[in-house]
Amino acid sequence: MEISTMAQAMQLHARLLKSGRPEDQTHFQNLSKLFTFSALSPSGNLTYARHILTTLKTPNSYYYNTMIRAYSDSPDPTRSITLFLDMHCREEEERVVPDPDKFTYPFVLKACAKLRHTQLGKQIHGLILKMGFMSDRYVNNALIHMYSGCGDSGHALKVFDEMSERDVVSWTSVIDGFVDNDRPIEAIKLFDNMMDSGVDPNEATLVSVLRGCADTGALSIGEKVHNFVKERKLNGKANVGTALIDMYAKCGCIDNARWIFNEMMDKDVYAWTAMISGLASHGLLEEAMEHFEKMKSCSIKPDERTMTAVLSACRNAGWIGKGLYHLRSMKKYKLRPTIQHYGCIVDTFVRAGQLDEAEKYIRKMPIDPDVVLWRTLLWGCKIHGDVERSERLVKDVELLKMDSRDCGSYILLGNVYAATGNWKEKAKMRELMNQRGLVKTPGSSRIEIDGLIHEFTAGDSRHFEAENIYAKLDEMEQNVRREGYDPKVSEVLLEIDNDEKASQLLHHSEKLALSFGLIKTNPGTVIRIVKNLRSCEDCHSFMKLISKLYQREIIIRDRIRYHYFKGGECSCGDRW
DNA sequence: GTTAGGCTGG
Repeated sequence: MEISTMAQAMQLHARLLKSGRPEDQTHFQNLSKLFTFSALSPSGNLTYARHILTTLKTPNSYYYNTMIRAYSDSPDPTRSITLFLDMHCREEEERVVPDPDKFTYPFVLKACAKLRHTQLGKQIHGLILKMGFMSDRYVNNALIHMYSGCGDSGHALKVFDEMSERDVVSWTSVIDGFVDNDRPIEAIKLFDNMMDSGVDPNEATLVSVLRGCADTGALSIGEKVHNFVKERKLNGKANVGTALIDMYAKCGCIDNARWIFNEMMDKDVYAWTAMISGLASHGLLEEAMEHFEKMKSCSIKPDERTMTAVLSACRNAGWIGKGLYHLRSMKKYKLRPTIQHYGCIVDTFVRAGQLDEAEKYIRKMPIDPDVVLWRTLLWGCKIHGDVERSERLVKDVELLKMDSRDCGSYILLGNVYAATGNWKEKAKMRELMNQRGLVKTPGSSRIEIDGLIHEFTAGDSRHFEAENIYAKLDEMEQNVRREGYDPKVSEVLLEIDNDEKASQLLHHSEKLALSFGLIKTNPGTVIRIVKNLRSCEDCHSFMKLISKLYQREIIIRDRIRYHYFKGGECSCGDRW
């Protein structure tokens, strides 16, 4: 009997129970079939599968493994771990519980990865060693995934290094882990090694390395991967297409992103979202919204990420009304707004200088605001010089206690004081940070030249050309001060990851090192601003600097995010 | 019978 619905499965189960012939071979086959359907099919029912499992007198490991697998893929993977512990400790009496085998471990490790349960993952690793499963490729790959998922790429790499035979999944898992753990350069390096060692990448590998390129702004490597994709005729794959759209958009090539998108046959919500958010980040806000409408007219339902992209387009355009409208519309799609969505709205208020509204909005939000959200408002205080509000916020909300490990709020509050010339208070903040032993994480930036990625950290002088770079930067700074520009530097790939980095970039001498990196002539100018250039003030100085350097105002205007310009007037009302 | 894999972020 074929099973395609849960109702059929339950009917069959009832018949089997009635027939009373459990010794029959077909009985076993049918039972296993309906169990597998209940546990693994998308229309299955986990509770029912669990029920079947409990009724079995002598369940074999297949049943347990399948159940653990189903739980590890479910929204609540803890159940997978509980069941594994049952197996491991044989807690159920009166029943023979099978021992875990080589199939069990990959599933339970996946659950650990999902839960980011490093401790348990390590213990299970120990068990695997003890039980002698370390020679199994699947188990090893699952260990790599577990460590990567728990944010421990170091251990993932260790497992990988010690494997006797690695396959494409091993390579991909470790590469993907590096990307997820914010180490995209190592991911790209590993991809190179992989190609050198003759392992053939598949679409999963290409997707991972493209994500790494997107994070680094490594355009020429991304292009190479794109060529490889074409060679292998993998263009048609939805996931590869989406990764390409995203990579091109994040590397500043919105035209290429558009092209890939238009060529895609079946555009799903992922592809649309990648396109919409790419357009939004390139300041093509009307076009982003048109795409959103088009997507809906193709009967594709937006997901949370789509809505984030839409709301950030509204924010970048300064459309408060539209933003609120789209936030409310989420209900229609059965989506519950998350803190990011509310954050976009708050940021829209902040950018428009409506700090009261922003604060009111935060206080009446249906979910608890977090540090980052409060900081958005605090940042607004800095731009608009609202010291009174910022001090009150820090006291009321206990901002400094909210993120004990992170020093972002201290720095921001320090900046608020600095912006109003209150150097005494700023120094106090610095002192407070020192007292509490908080270390400022330096901003960093990456630049890709001829396929080679250089990473710069503020104040760092370890680069092999550091001396030349700093000398050149000084020279450039002098030039800029004299309102000149340096035609020798023709390629800039700039990445500003967060507020702190943005302000660092503009307020310290290292700022130029971060933004201009190597001094090398290269055809074509690519200016990429990945994330926040938050305050108008920052924008202004940055714009001026870059325009003078490159005399390429148009590029800048196209790329800039978070500010909207009308006739030379910025959203905050400043002229520049 | 297993393992990796696309879009979001204040």
